[in-house]
Amino acid sequence: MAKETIKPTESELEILQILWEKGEATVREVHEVLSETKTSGYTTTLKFMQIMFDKGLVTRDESAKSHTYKPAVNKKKMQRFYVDKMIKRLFSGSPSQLIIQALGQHKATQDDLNEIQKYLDNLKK
Amino acid sequence: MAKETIKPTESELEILQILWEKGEATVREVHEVLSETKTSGYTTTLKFMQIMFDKGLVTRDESAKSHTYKPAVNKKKMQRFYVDKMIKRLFSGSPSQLIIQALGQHKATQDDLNEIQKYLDNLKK
DNA sequence: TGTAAGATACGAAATGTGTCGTAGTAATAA
DNA sequence: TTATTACTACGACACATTTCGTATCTTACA
Repeated sequence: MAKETIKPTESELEILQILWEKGEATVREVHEVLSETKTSGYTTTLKFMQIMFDKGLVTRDESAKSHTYKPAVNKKKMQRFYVDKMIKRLFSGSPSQLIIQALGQHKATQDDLNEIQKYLDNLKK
Repeated sequence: MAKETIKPTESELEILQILWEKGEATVREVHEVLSETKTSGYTTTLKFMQIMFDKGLVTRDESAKSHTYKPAVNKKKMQRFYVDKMIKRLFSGSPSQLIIQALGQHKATQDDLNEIQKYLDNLKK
């Protein structure tokens, strides 16, 4: 039987986000970033990352005193997974609705709009 | 103290989706739909909907023997909430990235593309 | 060398989520 | 009127998630 779809929890996603951003990081570094928005302690962050290691969500280099963690799951793949789920659960299965909602909800820069336009032109033919 | 952001669980969202679709429904009807994709029993669905009632996610009409439930939260509001969260957690805060991802991930119909185009034109000026 | 600072490992409590069994109740049919 | 059926209510279990506290281990340096 093939491996299950790995479904990170909310907190795990938060940490993955940081790791994707930085490429790699120690627990301390991750905790530093989390501290900006959360109040939970250092050992909590540590525990999360240990669990993520057990689950195979991250890899780590144990050669130094403080371990260095890297993401082990593909960001694109996660994006696809959650975008799919969201479309199914909240947009009655219609991708366009999600797109229109996202367009309306945030102000994109001119550059952003142009890039989206380019993409759209491609799909149109 | 203002009211907390109501955050439905995965299963609750599934049920809300059905209620949004139908406008209102009995537990039996909701369970019927869920049965197409899940195997859990009737009382499980019942319990969920009772909890959702307690949480204020739905209202219900108890006048008849089987109660009739209606969604009590706004679909648009939920969409906004989750789209925001997803952009933050998975797209480094960039709405455009989400949009491009969604565009690439699904094949939209010509009509869909036109509608998106219209929206885009609006934003561009 | 031995002590303090800073890491990891791990157990365990508190809370959240999904699942059901069973008891009780109200309408229905024979 | 009694037996069956189709609900609701509710307690409780299993498991997942979040959160710490504490024990233990390194390493740098006074």
